Amino acid sequence: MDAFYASVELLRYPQLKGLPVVIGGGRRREDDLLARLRTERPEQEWSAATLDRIPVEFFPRLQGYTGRGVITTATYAARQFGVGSAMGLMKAAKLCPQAILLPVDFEQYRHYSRTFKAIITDIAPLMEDRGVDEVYIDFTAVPGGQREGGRVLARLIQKSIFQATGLTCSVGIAPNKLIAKMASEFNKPNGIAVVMEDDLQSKIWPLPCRKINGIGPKADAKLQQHGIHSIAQLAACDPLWLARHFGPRTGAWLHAAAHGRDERPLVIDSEPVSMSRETTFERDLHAVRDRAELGAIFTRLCEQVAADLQRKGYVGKTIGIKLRFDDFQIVTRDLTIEQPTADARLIRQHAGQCLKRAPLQKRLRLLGVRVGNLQSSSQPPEQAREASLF
DNA sequence: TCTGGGGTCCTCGGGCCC
DNA sequence: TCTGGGGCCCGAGGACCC
Repeated sequence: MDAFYASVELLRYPQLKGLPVVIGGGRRREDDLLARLRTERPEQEWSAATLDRIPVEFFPRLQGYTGRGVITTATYAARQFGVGSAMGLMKAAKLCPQAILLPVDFEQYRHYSRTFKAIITDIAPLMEDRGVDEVYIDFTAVPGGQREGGRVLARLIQKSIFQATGLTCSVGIAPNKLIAKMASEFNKPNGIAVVMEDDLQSKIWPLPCRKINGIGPKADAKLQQHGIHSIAQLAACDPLWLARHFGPRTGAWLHAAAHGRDERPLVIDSEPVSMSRETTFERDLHAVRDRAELGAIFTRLCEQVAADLQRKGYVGKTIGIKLRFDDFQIVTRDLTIEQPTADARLIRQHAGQCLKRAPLQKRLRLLGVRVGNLQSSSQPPEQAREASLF
């Protein structure tokens, strides 16, 4: 398989290119920015088409930010100051007060995400959806896909996406998904990078292990403890030693990944496994003293999950809860029921039973409700099997 | 000092059955 | 009857990803 990895950069204000920008905080709408512009700068017409005319000084700064939000993503200029994804905004405000703070607008992202994926499947139909801003593409059978090692196709995709959305797109091209994803990092943003099998030693091995998709902070720290910092060092490790320290599966995977081996096929249509809703409270709540408030939030979460399931046509058999306490300890409880459901009252009832099994001495910071073991509500697998038997 | 929300997958232990 | 092991499911927790 020849794999493409493409990801779009969601920052779509050309005037902010090269500036430190973080996206994060509460769930405000980007429309709020337009609303403010219309009030404060009424002399001009403001719409999604005129975003590039918003003066840089109009954007809010991170300085003086207070609250619980975290950074969803940050520009490279902002990362120079040490800020990055998942960092608390208050900490980021200390590191880089001059950074521009843009609201997270998931509705906007979903809109751009759909447009970007539609453009790609028009050009290359074999696409794996990897989230809001990422896809893998198998371009082996795309006419002209092999020209200049895939660069011609990559440029066509970038141009089409930019024309339709104004977004830039980074592309990595390689023999498999693992390397294609790493390649896409080489020339961000809006770059194209090709990594062939022969390039492994020169382009991949010098990178730190953390660059491998799947090695997170924990595995990286463990590798570092053993003096393994680069992918080259990981590749040189004895597979048996890796299996002993990381378990047989992870050990074998680490060894294969360091050698650029990845047999995973493209997953074109995948079904969801679970759906959940969770929320972090404005202030930590106590199970007894804030019982009424917690109960209302709990019910709302159940209703939201039920609505999500119904809208997307799923029912689920495993109902679960998630609690995060004030000390950040996470506890989950779940239970599997006989008949799959998408009914808010049933979900509330069974989630309530889970809650009774959880320790509730400490104050709560977050509450979540999850429904897993999903199946399509239109045609449950059990019925389908019966139908085929008779 | 602070650490979101929505997911997936893996591991491990316990219970149950053969 | 006892014991061990394997397979499977479930529940809990953890790592990781975007």
